[in-house]
Amino acid sequence: MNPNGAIIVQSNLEIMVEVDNPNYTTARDAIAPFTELVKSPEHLHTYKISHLSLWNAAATGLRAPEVLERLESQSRYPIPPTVVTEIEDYMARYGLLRLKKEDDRLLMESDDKLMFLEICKLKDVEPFIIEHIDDTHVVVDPERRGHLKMVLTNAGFPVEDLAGYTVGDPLPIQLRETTVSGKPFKLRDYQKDAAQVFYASGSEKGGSGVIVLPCGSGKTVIGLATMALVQTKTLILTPNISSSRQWIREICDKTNLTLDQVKEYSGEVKEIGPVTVATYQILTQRKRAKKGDENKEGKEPEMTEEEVKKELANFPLFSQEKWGLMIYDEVHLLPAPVFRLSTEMQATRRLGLTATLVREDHKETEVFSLIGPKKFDIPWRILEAQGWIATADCNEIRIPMDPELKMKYALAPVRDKITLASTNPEKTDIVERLLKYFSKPDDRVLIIGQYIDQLEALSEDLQIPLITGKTPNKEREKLYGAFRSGAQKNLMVSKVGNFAIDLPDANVLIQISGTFGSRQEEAQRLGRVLRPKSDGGAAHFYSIVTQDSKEQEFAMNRQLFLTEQGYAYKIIKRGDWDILMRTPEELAARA
DNA sequence: TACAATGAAA
DNA sequence: TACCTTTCATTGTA
Repeated sequence: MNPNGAIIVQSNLEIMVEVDNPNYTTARDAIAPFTELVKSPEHLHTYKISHLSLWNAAATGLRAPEVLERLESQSRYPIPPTVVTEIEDYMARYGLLRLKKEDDRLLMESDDKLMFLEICKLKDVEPFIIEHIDDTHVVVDPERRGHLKMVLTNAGFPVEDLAGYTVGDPLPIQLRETTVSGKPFKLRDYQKDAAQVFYASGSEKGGSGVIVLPCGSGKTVIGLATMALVQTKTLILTPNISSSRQWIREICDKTNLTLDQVKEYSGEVKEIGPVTVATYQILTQRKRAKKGDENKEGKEPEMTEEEVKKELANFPLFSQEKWGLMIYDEVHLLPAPVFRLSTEMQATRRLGLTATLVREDHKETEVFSLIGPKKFDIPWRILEAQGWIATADCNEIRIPMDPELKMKYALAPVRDKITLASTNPEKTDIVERLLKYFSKPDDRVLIIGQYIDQLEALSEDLQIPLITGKTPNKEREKLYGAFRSGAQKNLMVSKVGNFAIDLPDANVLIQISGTFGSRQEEAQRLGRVLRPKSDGGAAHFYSIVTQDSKEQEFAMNRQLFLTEQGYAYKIIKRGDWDILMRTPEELAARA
């Protein structure tokens, strides 16, 4: 207990954190590894301890006594006994059950006889058991390893998978010390650590899992480092073709592999090599097409496990090469059907890479069971302190509705309210002020929004070019070029900004509207401006929302992830604008 | 054979 | 919540 502590632990497993407390930062950093942020209004943030957050923490090596010690040292009041029990109980469950391979049989074992018996009797678990050996060992169906892991996690008893992997075909891979493009190349310490943790954990600790790192921190490089450790034929899955090509470029640039060994498998090109980069879509597409062929009449949405397996065996991507490692890029975007495939791929080592484990579809459990637990993460602010990503300030500008809009808003059906609030025309004025404020020669401002109409209108008003999904590639490249060179200092983008990896860096990002509470979107967007600036300058992020509207609620949810990473949102209301929005010249004149 | 245009799905 | 973008396969066109 600590009378000056910043946190209060409640018996429903929620933790309140006082933002204005001098110990706020210490407290937040202490609890972040085993909690999730659920609410972050101005003064009091709410975190939650969930089963999954405890298990993920346990998987990174954190133990219950230390978790309790951290809570104890930051907490204003005694920790409720139920919370202590819950933490001890659930953290102990990770590793209680283990999967092992013995003489080609898949064994499930535990040291706790009673608990083991109870688990084996569970209705969902029983069908997987082939043979009882003794009180602490059973033989389970090796063909359904993934399925079993899912069931166990859902039942509250995650199993630690120590059954190892089928060895893929070997492939010698070395990282270069000088890239093909002639630059010196060396792994950063955290990149080396991340790859090591993943690989070393391969020997005794499962060897599959997820590495969580911010955008722009070199996740691809960690993938390469892992490949160099595992030395095997590798299948890399990415969310779109341009990141596929980015991977191929990086591999050829930074390893000894050459273009004839690294192939793309997508809707456009279907080639397979010792290292193959494929899109998630191509996997789901394949399934659907086949499914349609097989039963044209009666609809049968779920394929049986045998069918999935047969599918896989006939799929060139899996029949032609023996993969020893699969890398899931941006694992938070993994489409649901690919989980089914991953269920069948439990014998292959799997590495997930992501900037945020949060999925808006609540499939975190699937990622945990089927790809693996979190193996490594590092808070954004630490990379910021080490200079690997730019420092950033996040601001939320709240603007009122004019009376006319207020009336319209009040009368509109619920589902139109968010659009009305998001497209509040008063936003134009704020954007204009911000643009004036950030008009130094080195400033590059990106404006990003969700509604094409709104963007088009603003683009017209302020005479700023706009890139949307239907902008042809030629045009895009031209605009990117102008933006990079400084001929065009401001640029507007629609949702393409979330995906386009070739979008040049900027130091200011203005968000005029965003998706319903998508945390990962906000994180992705901030990532746009986080590349370190050559002059060491800070990045600025402004989110403009309409005050007292649904949009404000959504904005709050969007901000959760970044708040969790230690970014404080400054809230700017009318009245503060005049001070904050003056041009640098005006400010200088005042001083 | 290569390519646009189109539509469905996520 | 509704909207937007992307991907892939199919069909049509040169």
